[in-house]
Amino acid sequence: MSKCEQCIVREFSSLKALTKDELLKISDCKTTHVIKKGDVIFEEGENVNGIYCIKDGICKLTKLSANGKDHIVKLVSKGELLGQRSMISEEPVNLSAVALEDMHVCFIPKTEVMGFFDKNNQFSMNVMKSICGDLKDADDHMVNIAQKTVKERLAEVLLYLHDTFGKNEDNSLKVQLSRDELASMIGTATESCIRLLSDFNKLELIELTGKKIVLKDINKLKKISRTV
Amino acid sequence: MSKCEQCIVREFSSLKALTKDELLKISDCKTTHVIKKGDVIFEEGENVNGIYCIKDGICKLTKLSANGKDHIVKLVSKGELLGQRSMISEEPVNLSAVALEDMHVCFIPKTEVMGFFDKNNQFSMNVMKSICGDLKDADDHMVNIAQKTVKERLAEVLLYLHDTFGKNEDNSLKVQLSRDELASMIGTATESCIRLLSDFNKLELIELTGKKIVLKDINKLKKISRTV
DNA sequence: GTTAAAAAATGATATTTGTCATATAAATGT
DNA sequence: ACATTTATATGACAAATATCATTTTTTAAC
Repeated sequence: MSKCEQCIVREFSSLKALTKDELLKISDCKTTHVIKKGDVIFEEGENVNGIYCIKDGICKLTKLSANGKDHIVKLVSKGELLGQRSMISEEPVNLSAVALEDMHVCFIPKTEVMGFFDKNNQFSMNVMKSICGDLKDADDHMVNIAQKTVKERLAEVLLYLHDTFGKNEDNSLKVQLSRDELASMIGTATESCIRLLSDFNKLELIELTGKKIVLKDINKLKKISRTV
Repeated sequence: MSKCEQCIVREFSSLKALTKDELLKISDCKTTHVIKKGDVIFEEGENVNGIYCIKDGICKLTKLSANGKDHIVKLVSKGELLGQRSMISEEPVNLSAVALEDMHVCFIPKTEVMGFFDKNNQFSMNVMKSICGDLKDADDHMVNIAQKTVKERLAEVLLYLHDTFGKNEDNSLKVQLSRDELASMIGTATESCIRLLSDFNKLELIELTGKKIVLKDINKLKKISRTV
């Protein structure tokens, strides 16, 4: 069993506040999981009795909407924790988590984590800050969807993917989403998303090669997205 | 100076976890404010060095979007706290707060509140839970805006206002928003909002008398909103 | 490798929503 | 009480976006 104490990923999450002793306790009770691309980590409505720490890979958090379509609320990657909100609220998870690539995750049972809240104030503060960050992002996101056009949102999402997850050697975006997934991040119909990508391609703002997307004119994309 | 210990409103917020001693400390350092309808409590980007406890009245939390329009993110009323996220994140507030009616609020300085996080775990948990609730609401809201039509969203907001803030003796919604504000809750143009209200009126789902709105057919509104 | 299935792309069209112009009504200040 | 501003309402039209149909391309299965 791998030791949490030696896990670098921990440094990026709220867990960085834990002491050596606390980490040893986690090492003992955590379970490690290999998750294949497309696999479901948990599903909306489930009781997830603990949190997942992402060691490697990226997943999407989705929510089923009234019309039966999934909406991607957030992408989560290495170093981040899943299931914090649900654990604190003592409610089922409100989002589903699905792997976008092969992942390594560790599961830490609720009982263990809740103990840290009492004893380790820095840990509590870290968790609070991370949830506060999510809340701020959600507010921003909400206003974007409400007030920006689909084109603006597409440009913004492309820039977000670029800035957050980086690019491969061939300059293409590291996170490869299907058109359908891209559409469900933006909140639009798949066809509309495809059409706009084609437009961006023709305008030489991006370059499409199969599923690969290369951002060719970041400044113009920024202008379109009105991020600047 | 009014005493926090005797304030009923406290029972509805995270502050209910505070001890008598802690409440006495707050009573000493808090400031009370009367806020007129339309007054700004704080503005996006400001440093609010503490939290506001709403004793009476309702306010809107808005965020300026890229196109210069305000979007109403949330309505907040009696018993709720303002400025928690900002305080915990140690960042300026990301939303503006504007009174929708005359309000009474108390301001508790950050220095005081932060002390409670260390010493009173129940208080910390309450704050966390309340922020987690906000996050869940924000996710729901986001997906609604992304996937529902304006008509569905209008029906939903009307029902929300009805269920959350109740009605007057004449059955009209207690919270009176302008068409403009209603539109900015829904994320649509004012004219579109007005038009749909007229439609609902003609279909006898609601009754419009000046600014007053009476919900006449809640079941049909629920069907339209796809809340059921 | 061939076939079946899924994803992406595109056209045609319908629907929704926004914008601009203008009219009417209500609120406000003097 | 009047004028002035502001909010509400409505029509006409334009733009954005969704939907449906169809084709092409890619991926996966055998």
